[in-house]
Amino acid sequence: MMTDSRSADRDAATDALFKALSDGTRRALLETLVREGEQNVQALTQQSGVSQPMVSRHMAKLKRAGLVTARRTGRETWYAARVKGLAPVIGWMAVHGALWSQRFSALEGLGK
Amino acid sequence: MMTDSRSADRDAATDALFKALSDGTRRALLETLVREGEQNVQALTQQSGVSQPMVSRHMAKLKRAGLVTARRTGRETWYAARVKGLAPVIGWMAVHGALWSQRFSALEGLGK
DNA sequence: TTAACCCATAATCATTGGGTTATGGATTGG
DNA sequence: CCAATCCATAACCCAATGATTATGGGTTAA
Repeated sequence: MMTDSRSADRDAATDALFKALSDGTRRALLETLVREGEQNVQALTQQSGVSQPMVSRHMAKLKRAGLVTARRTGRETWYAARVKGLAPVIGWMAVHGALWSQRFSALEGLGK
Repeated sequence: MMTDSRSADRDAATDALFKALSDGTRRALLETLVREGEQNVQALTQQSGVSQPMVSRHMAKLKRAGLVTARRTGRETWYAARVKGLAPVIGWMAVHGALWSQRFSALEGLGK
C-alpha cells in the first residue's frame, strides 16, 4: 500500500542503495567481490588504493545497503557480494513502467 | 578498449549517473517527467516541494548525467526524461556478468 | 604472557552537496 | 517602454561524506 505519492522515490532502502552505489570506490570494491568472491578486509584494502579504515567504512555502508554480507571468523572479516541486494534498483526502474521496461530487452545484447 | 582494470567503476559518466540517481528529490523529479512527460521548471517546482533554484540545479545535474534533455522556448525551459540515459546503469549491472544477469529475468515479474 | 596481526572506531580535515534567499538576464504582455 | 514572468546563477549556511592518521579491542602465534 502506498502511503504517499512520492514514497517510491523517497523509500529509505532505495535511497541507501543508490547512495551506496554512487561512489566509485565502493563500486570497485563491490565488483571485486563479484569477480573474485569472498574477500577479507586486507585483500580489499590492497586492491582498492585507499586506507584500511576507509575500506571498513565503505563495506559498512555497502552492508547497510544490503549489497554485501559480512562473516567474521576470528580476527578476519570476510565480505561477499549479496546478489539480491540490487533488486530494489531493478524495482525502481520497473516502477517507471513500460517506458523504461521496453529498454530492459536491451539487456540481452549487453550481456557479455 | 579497457585502459585500466578499475576503469569500469571509475568511469566519469557512470559516476555522474549514479550520483544523479542518489538523491530522492532528483529521482522524484525524474519520475514526474517519465509519468507526465515534458515539463517546465514552474510545474516541476510546484510538485517537488523545493524551491525553484533548487529545481534548476537538480535538473542541471540530471542533464549532465544524461537523464534528461532541455529545450528552451522563450523564457521557459522544458525538460524531458531521456530514456537512453539509464543504459549505463544497465551496462554496469551487466558488467558483473552472469551472476547479476540471471536476476534480470526477474524484471518481467516486477514490471507493473 | 607477550607480541604481532586484523579490523573497526574515533578524531580530524577538506570537499561536496542539498537547501535557502537574493539577484539578474532574457522574454513576454500591457 | 515598463512591468511581470520564467529561469539560472550567486552567495551563503549547514550537514553529510570521503579521506587520512591514531587508537584500541579482539584473536592468533611464539
